[in-house]
Amino acid sequence: MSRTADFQDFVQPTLSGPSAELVASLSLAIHEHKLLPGTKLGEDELSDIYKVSRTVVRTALQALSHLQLVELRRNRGAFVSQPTIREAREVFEARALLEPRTARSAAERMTDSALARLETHIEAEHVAMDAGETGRALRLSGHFHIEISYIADQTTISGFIERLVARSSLIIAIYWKRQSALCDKHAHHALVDAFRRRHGNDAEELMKSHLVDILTALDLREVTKPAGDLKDILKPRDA
Amino acid sequence: MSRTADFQDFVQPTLSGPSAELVASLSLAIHEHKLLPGTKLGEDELSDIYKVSRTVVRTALQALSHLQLVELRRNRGAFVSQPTIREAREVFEARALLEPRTARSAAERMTDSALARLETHIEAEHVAMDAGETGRALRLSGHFHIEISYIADQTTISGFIERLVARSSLIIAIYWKRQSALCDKHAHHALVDAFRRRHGNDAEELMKSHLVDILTALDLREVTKPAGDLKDILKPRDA
DNA sequence: ACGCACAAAATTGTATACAATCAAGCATCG
DNA sequence: CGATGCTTGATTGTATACAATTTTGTGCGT
Repeated sequence: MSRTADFQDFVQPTLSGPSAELVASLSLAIHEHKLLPGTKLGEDELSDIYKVSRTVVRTALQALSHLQLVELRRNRGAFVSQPTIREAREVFEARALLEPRTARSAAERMTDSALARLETHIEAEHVAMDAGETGRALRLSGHFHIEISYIADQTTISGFIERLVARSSLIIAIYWKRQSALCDKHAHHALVDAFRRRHGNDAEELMKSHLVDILTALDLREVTKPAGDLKDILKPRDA
Repeated sequence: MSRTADFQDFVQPTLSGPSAELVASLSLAIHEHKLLPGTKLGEDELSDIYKVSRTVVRTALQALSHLQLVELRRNRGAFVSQPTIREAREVFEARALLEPRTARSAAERMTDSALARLETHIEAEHVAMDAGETGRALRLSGHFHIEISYIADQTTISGFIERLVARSSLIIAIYWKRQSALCDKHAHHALVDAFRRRHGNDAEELMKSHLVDILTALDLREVTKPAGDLKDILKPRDA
């Protein structure tokens, strides 16, 4: 499989060394919905698994908390974040603000090699989907948006989009409607098509509606899904 | 002076405890241009100053690095970030994308109390300016934008704007044109006026041009200002 | 005098020990 | 029998000790 760049290649390299690996590994697991929102990430536990000291575990957890993938509760530990319905809406409002313009910009700056990369990426997405690896497919699907932002060549905005895509993954894990059609594969194809034609307007509009599609495939009305610690949810929440 | 909320009240509370104080204190110093870009932040040094262990210093520095206020170089230490010219442009492109819309949204949701808060804020800005506390004035000036985003009530976008404003402070420290007029005080006043009239369009347009004004007050052509390593400059003295 | 190599000091990275805090279980009391 | 309070265990927060790396200083050789 032609490796189309994995997640850890893109996370802002604020860290290096062992903790970076941990961040990458945990990010991957979260993005592929192996670690579900609410899951507790105990320090000793991770320390044992990865054979590193708690120091580097803590460093990694702090990094993940700054990426908002993990929530740190003082004296209580680290948990995979559980975005609220409100946060979910906000994330997609932010994406609606950033990504269509970014897609336009990408279309205008599109190169042949970048185009090829996007096509390879979609291909990998389909392969994963057909192989039943929905987690991997989902991660690649999100990463497609990030790839686009890289082509737009705005590092700062890319960083924001990375965070939003990451958070979207958590949101999808919690609020995705079962009955909703799986990630419409044609949406990304249509985008690539607009890119191929270097048509900024189309790309912008397609991205806009694509985001709306994702949003409407979410069920943002009820709380439901405890996922991990229902205990915390049933108890009166500490301020 | 009626306290109009200080910086540390808004930093995303991913941390608590002693390290949070350190983050707040260092953020403040950076925002007020007391710590200039390039300054080295030694761990032992901070450890001595704040009378805490290196552990909490490191936690704080990591937090600051995730906010992009500080740059961590492995085995080398922590330095106040020095955004490049390219990064400077990107930051203001991102702001141009986010803030005008946010200002519109704020205008539409404006309440009397929020309006009063903004006016108080501007007043504090003027007081600081008149007292010659340019650092403090600058920080308040940046924080004005953040306050607006809070009124728009989009936490996620507010978080982005916080980061952008913080980075802007570093950019201004490096690239501000001396001869350029000091932060035009009327710009913020005009914005508040649009808010008072609940005029979304005006607010959006005013914000857009305000950002352009700031950008054009920067000198993004030359490298110059090393700020930290005067050693390199003093060395070639002997002839 | 200049440059390279080696050695010493300073600084950061990691591991571990200890303190503080929280959660749960047990015992006692109402 | 149920509830409250304490005690115990587990987990996180902080401090410190040690290892690795970089930087600085010195000395030798050319």
